[in-house]
Amino acid sequence: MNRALCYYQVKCVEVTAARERVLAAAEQLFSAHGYAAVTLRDIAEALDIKQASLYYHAPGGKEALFVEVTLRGLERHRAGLEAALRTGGPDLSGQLKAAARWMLSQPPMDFNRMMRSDMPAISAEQAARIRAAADEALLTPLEAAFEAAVSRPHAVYLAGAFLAVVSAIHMLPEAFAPPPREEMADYLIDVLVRGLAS
Amino acid sequence: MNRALCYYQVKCVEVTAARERVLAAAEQLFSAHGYAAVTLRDIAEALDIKQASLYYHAPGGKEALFVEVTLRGLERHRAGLEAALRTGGPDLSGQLKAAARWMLSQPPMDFNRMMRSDMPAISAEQAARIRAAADEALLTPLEAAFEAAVSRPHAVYLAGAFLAVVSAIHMLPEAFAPPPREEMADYLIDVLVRGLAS
DNA sequence: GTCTATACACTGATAGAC
DNA sequence: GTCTATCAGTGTATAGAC
Repeated sequence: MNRALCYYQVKCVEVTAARERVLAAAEQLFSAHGYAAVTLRDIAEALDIKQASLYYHAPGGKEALFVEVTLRGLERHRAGLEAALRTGGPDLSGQLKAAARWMLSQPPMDFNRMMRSDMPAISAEQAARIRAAADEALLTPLEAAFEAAVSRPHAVYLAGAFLAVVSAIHMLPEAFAPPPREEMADYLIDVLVRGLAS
Repeated sequence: MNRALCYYQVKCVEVTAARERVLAAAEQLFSAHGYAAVTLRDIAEALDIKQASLYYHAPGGKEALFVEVTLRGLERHRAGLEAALRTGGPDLSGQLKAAARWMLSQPPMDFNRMMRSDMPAISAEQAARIRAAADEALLTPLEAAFEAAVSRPHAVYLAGAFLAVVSAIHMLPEAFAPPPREEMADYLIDVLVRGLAS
C-alpha cells in the first residue's frame, strides 16, 4: 500500500518502517479512545514529532489514517481469529478460549463505539467499508464456529454476545483487572458452554 | 437542582420544563455518540435553538451538562434496575429478563466508551464521581442478584458480562435488529442460565 | 523526515440586545 | 428565553525551509 513512496528497495525498508511506527501509534490511540477523541497532535505527541510531520507519512489526513489502521486491524483480527478457531481443538470451548486469547493479545477494539460514534464521523463510503470488514473479520468466523458446534438457531447472536463479553474484558481498566484477563475469559466461556448452575 | 433559578412556583414549572428538554436532548446525544463527538451546536440544533441559548439552561457549560445528564441517567438506571430485579420473580432468569427489559427501555449507555473515551476528556474529579455512580448503579445490584442466586465465585464477572451483552444488544444498528431486542436478550439469558447444550 | 509558520474552520464560552 | 455578535482556543491541513 502506498508503494508510490518507495522507489528503491533500500529506501522502501526505511520508509515502511517509519510509516509503521505512525500507523501503530495511530491504531493504538484510535482503538483506545475513538476517532473524535483522538487528535493528530495526540498521535504526533506519542511519536515525539510535530503534528504537521504526520502528513509526510499519512498524506490523506486524519480520516484516511483512521480508515487505514482500522481496516488493517480488522484484517489482522480476521486472520488471527480464524487461525485461533482452527487450532483451538475439536471442542467449542477450546476454540472460544483460543479466540479470546487472540483478541486479548491485540489492541482492544470497541465495536460498539466504532459503529455508534466513529462511523457517523467519517464519510459514508469509508464507514460502509469498515462495517463490511468488521462483519467479515469478527462476526462471520465466530458464527461459523458456533453453528458447527451446537444445533441452535441464531448462532449470530451467540457470536455477538461472545464478542461483546471479550471486548468488555479487554477494555476493563487496569485497576479492575488484577487477575489475568485470560482467566476471566475462560471463566465466562465455561459458564456460557455449561450454564450457570454447573 | 439549580433551584436558584426558580423564584416562584409558577415560574419554576416553566423553567424546569424547558430545562428538561435541554437535559433530555443532551442525554440522548451524549449517550449515543459520546462526549467528544457531540458539540453544543449539535444539542442546540436538536432543540431548534442557537448554541449560545444553551447557557441559559446550562450555565456550567458543556462538561457540567455532560456530568449532570450522565449522573442523572445512572441514578435512573440504578432505581429502575433495582426495581426490575426485585419484581422479576424468585428465579434469576426472570430477574435478569426484567433487568434487560428495563435497560432496553432506556437511552443506551455505552459504558466502555464512557470509561475509555469520555472520562479522560473531563476533569478527574467529575470522572471519579461518574465512575463511582456507574459502579453503584449497575454492577452492584446485578452482582448481588447473581450472588444470591448461584453459589459461584466472581459474581462480579457475571454482572459485567450481563451488562456487556445487554448493552451490545441495545446498541445494535436498526438494520441488524429486526427481531425485537427483548427476544435476543431473553434468548441469551436462557443460554447463560442453562448453558449452550440445553 | 521533520520542522516552523500559517490559513481556515470549528468549538466552547461571554456580552449584551430584544 | 432566545437571539446576534464576538472572542480565544483548538483542530485539520498546507506551504516551504532545513
